[in-house]
Amino acid sequence: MNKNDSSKLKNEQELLIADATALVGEYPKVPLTVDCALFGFEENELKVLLIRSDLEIYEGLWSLLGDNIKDNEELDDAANRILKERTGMDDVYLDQVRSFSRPDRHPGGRVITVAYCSLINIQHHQLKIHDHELHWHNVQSLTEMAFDHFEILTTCHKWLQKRIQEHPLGLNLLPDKFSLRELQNLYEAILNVRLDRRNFRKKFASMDLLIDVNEIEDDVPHRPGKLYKFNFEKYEKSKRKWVGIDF
Amino acid sequence: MNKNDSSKLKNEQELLIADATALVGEYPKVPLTVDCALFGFEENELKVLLIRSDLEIYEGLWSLLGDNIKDNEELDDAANRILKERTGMDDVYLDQVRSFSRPDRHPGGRVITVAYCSLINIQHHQLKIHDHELHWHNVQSLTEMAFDHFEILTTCHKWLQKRIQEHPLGLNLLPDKFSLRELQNLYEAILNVRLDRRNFRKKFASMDLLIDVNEIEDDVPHRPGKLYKFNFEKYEKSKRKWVGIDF
DNA sequence: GCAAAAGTGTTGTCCTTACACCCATGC
DNA sequence: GCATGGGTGTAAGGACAACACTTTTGC
Repeated sequence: MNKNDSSKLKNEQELLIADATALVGEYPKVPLTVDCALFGFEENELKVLLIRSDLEIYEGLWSLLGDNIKDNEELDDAANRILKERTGMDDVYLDQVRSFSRPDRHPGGRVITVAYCSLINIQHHQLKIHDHELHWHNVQSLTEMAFDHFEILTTCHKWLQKRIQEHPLGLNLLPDKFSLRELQNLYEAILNVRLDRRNFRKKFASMDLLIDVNEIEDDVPHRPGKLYKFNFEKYEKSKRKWVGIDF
Repeated sequence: MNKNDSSKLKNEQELLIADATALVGEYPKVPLTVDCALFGFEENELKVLLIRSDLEIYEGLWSLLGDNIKDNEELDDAANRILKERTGMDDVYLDQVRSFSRPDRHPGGRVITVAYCSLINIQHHQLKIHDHELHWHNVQSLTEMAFDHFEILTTCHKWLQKRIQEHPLGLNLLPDKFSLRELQNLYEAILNVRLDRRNFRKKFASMDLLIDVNEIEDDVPHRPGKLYKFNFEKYEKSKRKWVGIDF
């Protein structure tokens, strides 16, 4: 290919991109935000990180943490940014749940939001900004929130309930070392059920994904439990590939 | 409350909405589209409805069906509209999968898209517009597509594989009356596995969700199979509420 | 009568569930 | 020594995987 051919091709490519750019320029645009349900676990309760709504119309109501998405920012990056700004943490588990688009979901006009869910170890970080009464709120005790945030939170909670039965996500909410009791409390809090202690322990024992760190609990007013950490490596290697029908 | 109080309250409310509207007016806006992976089942193969990309830069490549979202249109409604425009069907199964936001996913600049997945009975409708070579394409034989549509399709396919193991979605792809062989072919096509015939039939028999319609296949060059329809009512009543840990 | 697919049962293994008692520690 | 939760085993039932032969139909 000679130089002329090559620059001709380059020109054609540029023209095609210009066409595409013109096309996109005509697309209608909408305000897009990201809202994060940041879950934590403390005092045997499932918590979510909330602020007071900054809209006067929702005075007194709680709101998830959210923000506009910035120019050329991926949705995942926006969610991570929000999380980092509020908790100082990155590299935590974060996943997109779904979008919410009811035209009247924001009193100021149409705003579409993409909900994210994240699992955070409350002990591992300090809340960065104490504005807007940022705090960990008990999930069970919420009934009303600003915008459609209660619906979003409910969706995220259900999503989490399903996920922790399929993946060991719960470990993101616990300290590095934890007792089987803590692990079971976590599952019971998220799933809102009571589980049989022996069967729960047997189940985890049979998976062989917990490593006994040869330490025991401290400062408990009863027989201390053994501490374990999770064998992430082994889990990664042995993720179950399930084929079956179950409904 | 007298009339003054009432109109005062109304004014205050309007002021708060005006505040919120002003706030939203400052939000950055992005072009937002919906892309649909419309799945069908024909000749024992999983198919997806595609068109040739209308962007010259992707000349020759296939594209999912998509469109801009309109003013005050919900995402679900946009997806249903696209489906209706192309297939003439509504009231079909449709679900949001997730959003795709890579800044370079559209050559014309930033466009965020929300992917939807739908399951369509190919026999029950006529394709509406034969522009852009609209056609049912074998899913397995695709490797490259316009935009990030191959990634979107792959995500939707995986999503479908998971869903049909948890819900009887596959029935949306089959005729009202179907044989167990057809049902098994469908599962094998979607999951891309071979299943044991006896165990498959036993599994469905034990669920007791199929109604024997006392008819048999027609026009087959071998012993005809019995036809069944699905007991949606019973399924709705008895959806399994699963609590367990499986990873 | 042959080709092609329908239809059907058993067995072993594994997983799940239900259930009760002793043990270690702090106070 | 008592209160509190830690730790453990077993038996029954149910689900799943592997496996082969007979039946019905069209041609």
